[in-house]
Amino acid sequence: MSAAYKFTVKQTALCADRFAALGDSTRLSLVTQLADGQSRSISTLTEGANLTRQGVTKHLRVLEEASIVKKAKVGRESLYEIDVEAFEDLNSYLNYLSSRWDQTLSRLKDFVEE
Amino acid sequence: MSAAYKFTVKQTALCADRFAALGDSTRLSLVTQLADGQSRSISTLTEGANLTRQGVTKHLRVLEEASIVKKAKVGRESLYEIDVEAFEDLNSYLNYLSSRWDQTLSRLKDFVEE
DNA sequence: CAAATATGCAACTAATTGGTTGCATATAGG
DNA sequence: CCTATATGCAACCAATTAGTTGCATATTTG
Repeated sequence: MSAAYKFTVKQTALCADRFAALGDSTRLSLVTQLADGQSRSISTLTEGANLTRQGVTKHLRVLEEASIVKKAKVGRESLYEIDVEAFEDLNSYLNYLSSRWDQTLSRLKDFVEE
Repeated sequence: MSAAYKFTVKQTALCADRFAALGDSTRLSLVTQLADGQSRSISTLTEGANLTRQGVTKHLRVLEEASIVKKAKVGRESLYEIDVEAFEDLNSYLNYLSSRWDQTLSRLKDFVEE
């Protein structure tokens, strides 16, 4: 079953930032590319997208600030890769939300069955 | 285990819209309120928030267009409640992403162990 | 070292977003 | 019917965002 503890205001805000970071189709496809676990340079990630390198760079920074990806400078390249923890957080937030109405629904069901 | 099929571009865009809808702390707290499964009027939802009724109305519309909540007009009230399906979709998208690097990690692990 | 590659920084623009206010409309209740 | 309540519609504004271009810097590589 899913986590049933209450989320703090701060945690909620952090989750909102992460949702917002994923809430752009360019960024979501960047994340989807990186989701194979490998790291890629900005140039490589730019090839797949239909916008300039600077545009990709900006999106990557948004993802980095939301701790969804992390950057490692290697030589002249900036390699980006997924930060796994973020997804676990988002998952548990969604589970938290769904667990709440699941409880309500089962209470309603119990009530009807009495 | 989680879904391993590939998401289409259209599904990805829909998920991005939903993530974006959750990516605002005002909206996320509206959703969190509604997550107890009960429906609430705009006025009721406005009480908890620190912005005008019109502001809340706008946020609710964003959530409605992302199919995260649904509206039912009852008398003079507009009652909003959670649309459960959206969360299942988001969950499966996150699981899809995490399953991809899990596969990579286990491949790496196998490689190291050889 | 010189040329090519990879990136960073800054300024600028257009579009979107979050929020407001004012006014109109619809329903409930005495 | 009249008043209070609940909402809708529209215009407007400030801030943010997505994107660009131009130029500077750092790192390979021949």
